[in-house]
Amino acid sequence: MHPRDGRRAARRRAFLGLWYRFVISLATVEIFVMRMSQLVGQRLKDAPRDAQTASHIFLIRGGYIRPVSTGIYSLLPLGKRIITKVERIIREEMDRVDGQEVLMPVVLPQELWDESGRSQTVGAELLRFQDRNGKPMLLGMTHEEAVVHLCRSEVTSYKQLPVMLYQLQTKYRDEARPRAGLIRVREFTMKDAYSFHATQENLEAYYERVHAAYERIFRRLGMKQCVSIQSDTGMMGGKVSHEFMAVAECGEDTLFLSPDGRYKANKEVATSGIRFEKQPALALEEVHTPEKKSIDEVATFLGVGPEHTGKAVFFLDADNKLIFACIRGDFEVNETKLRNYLKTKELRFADDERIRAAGAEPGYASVLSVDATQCRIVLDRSFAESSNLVVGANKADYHLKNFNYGRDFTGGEVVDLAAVRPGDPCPVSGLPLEMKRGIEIGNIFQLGTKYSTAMSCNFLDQNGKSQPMIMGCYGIGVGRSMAAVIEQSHDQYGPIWPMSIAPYQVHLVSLNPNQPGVAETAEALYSELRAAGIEVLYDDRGEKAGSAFADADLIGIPLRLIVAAKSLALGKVEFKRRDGGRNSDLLDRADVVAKMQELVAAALTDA
RNA sequence: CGGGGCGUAGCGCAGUCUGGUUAGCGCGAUUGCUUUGGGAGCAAUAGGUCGAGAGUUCGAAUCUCUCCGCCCCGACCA
Repeated sequence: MHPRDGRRAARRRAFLGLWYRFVISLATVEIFVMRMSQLVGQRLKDAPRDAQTASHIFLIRGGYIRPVSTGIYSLLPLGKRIITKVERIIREEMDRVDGQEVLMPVVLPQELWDESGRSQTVGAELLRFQDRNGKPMLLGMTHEEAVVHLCRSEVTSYKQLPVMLYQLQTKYRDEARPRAGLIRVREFTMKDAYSFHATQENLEAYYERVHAAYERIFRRLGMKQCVSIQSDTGMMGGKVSHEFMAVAECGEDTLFLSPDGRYKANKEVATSGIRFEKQPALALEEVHTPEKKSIDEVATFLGVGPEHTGKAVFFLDADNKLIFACIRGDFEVNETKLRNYLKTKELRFADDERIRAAGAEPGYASVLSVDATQCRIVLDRSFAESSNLVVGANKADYHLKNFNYGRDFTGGEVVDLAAVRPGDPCPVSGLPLEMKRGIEIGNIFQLGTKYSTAMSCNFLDQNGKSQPMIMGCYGIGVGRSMAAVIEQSHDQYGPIWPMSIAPYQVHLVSLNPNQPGVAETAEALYSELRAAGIEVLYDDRGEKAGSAFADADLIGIPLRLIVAAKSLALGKVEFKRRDGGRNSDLLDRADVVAKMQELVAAALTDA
């Protein structure tokens, strides 16, 4: 090689090194290095008996978190490092959509929640207490009131709008049933963001920007399958909302997805595109059906499919009013849809006395001859648009054949009440809907003026007129996101962290460090990697290979270097990827640092 | 809030039914020696108010009562 080429190559290597170091520094947290002999947080061979899901098991076994009380956890150093990286990504993306970070208190005076009315509407999930003077206080489970309190005095003119404030802050919800480690907890860190707008159009445009920011966040976190779906707005109020769901078996929500991705909805609001066809109506006929109460019993007894029957379901709403819901026998009533339609907070099954009081016979109930003044009748489309159904006769042991809505009964309200079933046609694509489970890791709401009106959060418009600000709110569960990544990215040995949030970038193992050259080489690599800006976890303990590898698998760092006498004799260092099974390569000792820089930078370029 | 289950060392468990020395075992921890490529061997050591309280009894981890905590299913849930 000509000396000039050698100098060029050297300059090129120097430039690349600087470049890698720059890229790596973009995603590097303050603490670069750690010796495993000093690391706090034991790895456990056995998971606690109560841990059942992958994320719960590995977060405990790997020494990332420790339980303190039901649904309340401490983060150990490894867990904290991951969380810090997750938060960093979230901050960057919030800043990119013009968010301004703030920090509001965890402890809030109840009077603020009295203003919004939520101290009345939210139940036991809100933890309330008194301070030493007996003043009612509460622990924030979300911060609409606090942010409105802030914004209504700081922002007063249309010239200041729109504005988005966000925070990463502890939330407390006195959950009835925490479960699955960090998936459902009482105390947790949430990124919550609130935007304020002068017009609905402005909110809607901004909402789309946040939606895109969320997609970037979850992609950068290494979430493999995360979908945004239409959702029920629940107690938050507002009209449009989306939930971001990490698809995972252990998820608490049920999702219906079109295979082509054009339709995604929570089971609570999902609709199907199923069509019903009217047949020529046959004559109504009473049949004796002794002791046949359930749909299955009646259908079997009469030799018809459940889709030729009508089902009657009775509920009592929050005002104790009787609701008579009718649906075709092969469907189930989706209580969330019914509750939303009725605009009631609560639905429970009605008892037989109430049903009889309305003139219906439990097990043989029908809309025919029922006392419509005693109940509200709601009919699913499947019931109203099908023909010749078997329905109850409102007397024990009798049913009616050939019921036809429109001919035999015309009252009631026809709406969509049906719970979607897997395989039902998609309302958009017509393809069979797939049912999946999902973990809700984020949500976004177009809130409107619910809080700004209630709490007088107004601005002066161009005409000097006072208007309530139009709000959006946007949440992400930080710890839950970390857990969801494990659910989607692990093997039988432990988590497989994406580079973007891995606790360290390179796991350096010194195997049999008492053999000649091993400890020296490992120590040298340790400081060289640090100098190259790489986050290294250095296993300097001299454990047996089996223990060292098992721990490394539980810690899940993407890149692993193994310094051992065998390979060192060849001038090599062994290199293994966490996601590469047990395969490994040998690198020339001299190339190791550059190679690690290159791989870390490549993994972070997209993140 | 309803149903079920469990509380014995940091983790996993035995012992409880049928009360009886000093409450055991594995992992983990400490020390020494031997080992060293997928959770090693030998030896020694430390670590427990048997969830708490009351009761029965000569004697309680074990029986009785009360309470507490934890887990699972359901209800509930931005």
